[in-house]
Amino acid sequence: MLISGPPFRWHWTETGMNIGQASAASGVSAKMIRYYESIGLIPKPSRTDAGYRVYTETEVRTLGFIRRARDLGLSIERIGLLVGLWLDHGRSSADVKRIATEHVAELESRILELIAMRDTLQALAKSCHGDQRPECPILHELEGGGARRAAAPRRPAGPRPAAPGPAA
Amino acid sequence: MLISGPPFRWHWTETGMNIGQASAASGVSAKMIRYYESIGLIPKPSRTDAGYRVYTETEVRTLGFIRRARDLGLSIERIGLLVGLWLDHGRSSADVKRIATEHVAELESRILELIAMRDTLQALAKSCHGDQRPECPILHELEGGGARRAAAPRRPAGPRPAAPGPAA
DNA sequence: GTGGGGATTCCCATGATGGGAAGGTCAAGC
DNA sequence: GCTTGACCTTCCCATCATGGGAATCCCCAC
Repeated sequence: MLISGPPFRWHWTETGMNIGQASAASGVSAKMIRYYESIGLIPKPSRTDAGYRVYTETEVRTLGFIRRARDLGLSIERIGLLVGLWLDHGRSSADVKRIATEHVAELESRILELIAMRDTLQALAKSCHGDQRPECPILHELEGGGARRAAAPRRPAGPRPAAPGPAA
Repeated sequence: MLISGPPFRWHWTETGMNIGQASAASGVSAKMIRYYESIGLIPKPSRTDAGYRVYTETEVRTLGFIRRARDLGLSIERIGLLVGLWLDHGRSSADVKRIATEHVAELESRILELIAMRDTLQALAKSCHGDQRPECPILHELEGGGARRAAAPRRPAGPRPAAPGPAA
């Protein structure tokens, strides 16, 4: 790859970047840019004669907006709503705030679930000798030995946490 | 094939439940039981002449073990290891503890990520008027206006939180 | 004109789960 | 006996956001 970079071709006015440059500039992978286009989150960009996608500064800004929203763990669906409001100068900040608040609530419940799990497991691990002997309160609990604790009521498809990213 | 043996080999010991009963008894959906079997997490149960799966009390106990582990957010992979240790009476509790501790660490980092997201978004929402006016610090931040905050380095496929469950 | 990097599309995989179709089985009621 | 409905079977599809990779084409610097 390497951005040996066009020495000067783009004087920042109507840049006209290809997908690789738009990706580097926005922090959204080319794969994801195409995906966002396919699901209608972003409009179809113009193309060169050869079929290469061409992105304007404006479109790259939108991609940056989307990336930051993803970094806050917002779902694609909500991001779509936010982008719509962002572009709508007649919007009400109340609508934006409501979306954010809903997400905060979901993050909160997700956090509580995870904390409950962590606390339960941490307590069990703490009481486990962790030596060569086979006796282990962790296994005993999983066997059904302990009282039911952690683990919320099985969350409904949960509030996507964020972007999975590289490793998989 | 059914127990070719004497007319009543199973008097109540060796219950012999079908998948629906095993599901009800263990709290694991029939769909998941079949899935666990397909990926080798549990062994293939015996079948009736008609092809119905037949589960013994022992197998149902294993399913319960798996469900509780899932409730603690453990991945199928780790659960497989735990089941193996559980059945291995020569195990070292250290191995069990290590698995639990690794999971606690993953839960912890996940929690920190979510908290960072929540805090950022909560602060932004708080500073948003939430009225009819269009000005909104949330959108301003997403536009790239604010300093980079929350959102960890894009988690690597994260430590599955728990079981999605019913609603979806 | 050639080579290498980048673009294109298309398909597949992930993790853990559910939904549903098409067809076979069992048990209870008439 | 026969019907009915609940249950089982397998198989495929969808989720959510993302990456991997193949096959093919394009662009630009040499």
